[in-house]
Amino acid sequence: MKAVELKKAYDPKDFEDRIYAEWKNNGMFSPMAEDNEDGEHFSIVMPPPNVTGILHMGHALNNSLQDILIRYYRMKGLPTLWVPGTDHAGIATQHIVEKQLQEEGIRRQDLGREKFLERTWQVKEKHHDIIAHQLEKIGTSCDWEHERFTMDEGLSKAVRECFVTLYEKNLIYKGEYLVNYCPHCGTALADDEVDHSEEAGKLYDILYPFSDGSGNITIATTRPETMFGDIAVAVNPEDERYKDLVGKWVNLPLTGRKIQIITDSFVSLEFGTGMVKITPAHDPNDWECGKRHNLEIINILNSDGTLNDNCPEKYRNVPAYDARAMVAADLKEQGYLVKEVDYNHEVGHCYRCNTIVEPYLSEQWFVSMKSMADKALEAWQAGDVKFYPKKWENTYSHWLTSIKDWCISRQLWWGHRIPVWYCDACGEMIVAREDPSECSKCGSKNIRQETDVLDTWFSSWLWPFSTLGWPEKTVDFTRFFPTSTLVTGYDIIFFWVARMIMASLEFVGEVPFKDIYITGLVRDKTGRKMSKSLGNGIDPIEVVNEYGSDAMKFTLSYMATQGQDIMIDMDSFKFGSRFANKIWNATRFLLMNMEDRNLVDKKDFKLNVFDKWIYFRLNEAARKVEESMKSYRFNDGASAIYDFFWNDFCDWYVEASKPKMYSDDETVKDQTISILLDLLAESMRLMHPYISFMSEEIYSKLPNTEGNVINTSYPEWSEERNFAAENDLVLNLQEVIRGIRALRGELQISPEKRIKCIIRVDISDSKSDFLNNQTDLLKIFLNANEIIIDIDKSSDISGAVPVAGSGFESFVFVKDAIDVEKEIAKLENEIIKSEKNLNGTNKKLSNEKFMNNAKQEAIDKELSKKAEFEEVIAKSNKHIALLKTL
RNA sequence: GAGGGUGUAGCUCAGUGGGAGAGCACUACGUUGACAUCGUAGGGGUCCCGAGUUCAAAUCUCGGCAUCCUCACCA
Repeated sequence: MKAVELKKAYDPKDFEDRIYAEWKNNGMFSPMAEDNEDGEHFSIVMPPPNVTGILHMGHALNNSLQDILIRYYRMKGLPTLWVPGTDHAGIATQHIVEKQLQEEGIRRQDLGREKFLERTWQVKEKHHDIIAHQLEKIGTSCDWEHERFTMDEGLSKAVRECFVTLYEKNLIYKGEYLVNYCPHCGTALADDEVDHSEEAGKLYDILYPFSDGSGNITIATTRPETMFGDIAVAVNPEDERYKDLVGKWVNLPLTGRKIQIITDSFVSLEFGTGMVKITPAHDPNDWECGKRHNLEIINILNSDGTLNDNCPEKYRNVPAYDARAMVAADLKEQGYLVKEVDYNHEVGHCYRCNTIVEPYLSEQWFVSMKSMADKALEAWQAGDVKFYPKKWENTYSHWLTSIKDWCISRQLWWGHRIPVWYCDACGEMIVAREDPSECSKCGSKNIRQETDVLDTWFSSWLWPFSTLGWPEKTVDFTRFFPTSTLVTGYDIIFFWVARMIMASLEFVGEVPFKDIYITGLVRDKTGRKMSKSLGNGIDPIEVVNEYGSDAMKFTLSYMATQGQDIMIDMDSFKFGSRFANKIWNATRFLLMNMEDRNLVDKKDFKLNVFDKWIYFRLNEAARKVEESMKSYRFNDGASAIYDFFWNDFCDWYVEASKPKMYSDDETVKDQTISILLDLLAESMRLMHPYISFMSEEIYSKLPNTEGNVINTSYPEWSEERNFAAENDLVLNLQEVIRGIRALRGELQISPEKRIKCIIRVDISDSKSDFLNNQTDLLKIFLNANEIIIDIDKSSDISGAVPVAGSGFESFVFVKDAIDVEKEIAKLENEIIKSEKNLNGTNKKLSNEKFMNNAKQEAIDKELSKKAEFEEVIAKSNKHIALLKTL
């Protein structure tokens, strides 16, 4: 073989893009063919990012984890499908386009709906390319052939099927309700699209004079401007203070309109004055109260959040917030404002633009959720869906238990237009799967479509099956639905996860995925959420540019412990990068030593103890990765790979192989490099899900591999490699070496100083035989010039410094550099520690209850501990005596 | 107001009913034929506090304290 030269330093830029293109262009992300369409499969639908958004670390995290799962199961040989895609993000995308228009000095209304949508599609295409490119940069091995967009033809058909079906089932209705309305976005929002946060405001006490001139009452409010919509004043029926006032009329200041005092039990006796102004059109509680008492409703807002013609002229067209100050000032001037105190209260904000949300009375479309929520709860109770970690099931069940109807109409243009038509001739409302050309009742052509569009989530809740072709019974749908696992963040458990389960049960009759892995949140080093407004985010693309996609994925997965948020900064990714560099260099070392070697056939490998040990460790690592995939403990898999490759393979096995690599015996050299390359190739397979690009790059350079690592088989635990006995032998050897190394370190013996060691073993057994055969290796690891394995304890140890171990003692000859006092103190310390331990152990062993109740295993363990502690104490005492003779 | 998470080394965090762990940082030594993005060794912890269960608790239970989050909100 010829040596292969690798660049001295790992540089992911050299190969990541190239390899991604190779994979993609060769269809390696597509599901493999199979005969049996109903066979076992593994599929994931990617949570669709906002098409006009930019990937943030949260996306990088959840796509990294999905990628690990997909690559693992792909290598396991399952037909594997990862569906990528984006959603149309109604509000956000419309914003972007409107902002562009604004810069050009036009409004969308000037353009008209059709032209506006054309333009929005162009914007969508441009942004789509950005986000798709970002997904490629971070290495996602999703099947681009299956990419979907929520407004694709097929998905739009699914949305319409869903809407019409729910309407037919009487689960969709239209009505005038008080909804959350964002004046900035100009649209209604669902309840969960409103974020509540504390806002500094004022609590105003205002006098409302009795109409008969007999005095005043005082009401308290935080929003005085809404008084133009007041229709009553309510007190608690139990409130003795106001019993006599019920039924009396008061005049509204500033307008003089008369309203009556009524009773309603929702009024708190303690808060404020115990008197509440009732404004049904502008407060949810008042709305409910108004319904109970059949009160008139006065809407005082325009759709842009300014006061309307129901208000006195001077306030008209003034934004509500500004009107508040005006009203307060006017009330004060006219003597109606008796008190004004600072008051912090929770105010709803639009989750897209953070504008204060107004309760706003309007005609909207709703989905009746109760029946679907019940089914979704039942499915969870039956164990059809499982959350990892389990704690999120509380969030899920709590939300479903207290669910409210879902407002799905949005006053936007970008989105799925509601498939409802109104006939201007006869007033008929037509809800149809196909666009009608005439009224189904009177035949008039004079029909017009509903102008509102649907909430974006109304399309994404169909994502797991609409992307696979539903409502058509496609091959993809039959093969890959239900999907296997959903990986997402906890912030969208209600928005999306619960709704997908509901939709799937409703339309397909089964859950859309079995396992739901909820990732932690990516935070900065101080624990704050990464957000645009704080400016503390890290751009995943910058991470990739600086450290590479492999380093990013490995770092994130190593930190992805279940239920924990991940705190990182840019430097955190050095961790993965260092590991990648280590792998790179180990490979580089092996490849440069291939020169003139002949590859030995694997079945002719003659394995020694060390070889068996490393195969055992590899075997265990494969088992750990398998367990971690099954339990979604990604960090366990990452640690297993890290520990195996660095601590076992590089630090011990490669080091132990060096003497053989430089041997004079060509056969030994061939055999040694062959096994090393075999281990290296298998390591690449082992780590491919976590370290994808480099493992592919290295795999392709190895002389003992064919094809790509991405679609080769994954290492599996096998009984044949379960060399537990050999593992024990090597662990023992490591202990011997570590003991002597520690002594070297403590005695400050310079690394180049070669030493003589005598190693006494207590009994003659396989361990001593093994040690006896490893003197060359011990010399290397210890930089010793003489190693004596002293089985019959006949060697002269005078003048040597002793090291105690379990089952052995080592004696190191270093006359020059010993601080006897220090050594003795160290041993005395050791004795104290061991005596303390021995004490504890003896206490347990002499405790009848322990002996009677403890598992035999625990008792045996205590017994062996006792022996070990006694041995250490005895040896240490002996060694102290020995040191004193020096 | 309701619910939940977290509290282990200086930092970021694993872990576990039975002898306290990793990475980073730190200290010492080292450029020995891949890797200084490295190697070898070392220091460093009442496992938040208190009680209970148990033969045994850092681990399980309860109660505090601290911190973070989610949901619901009273004008």
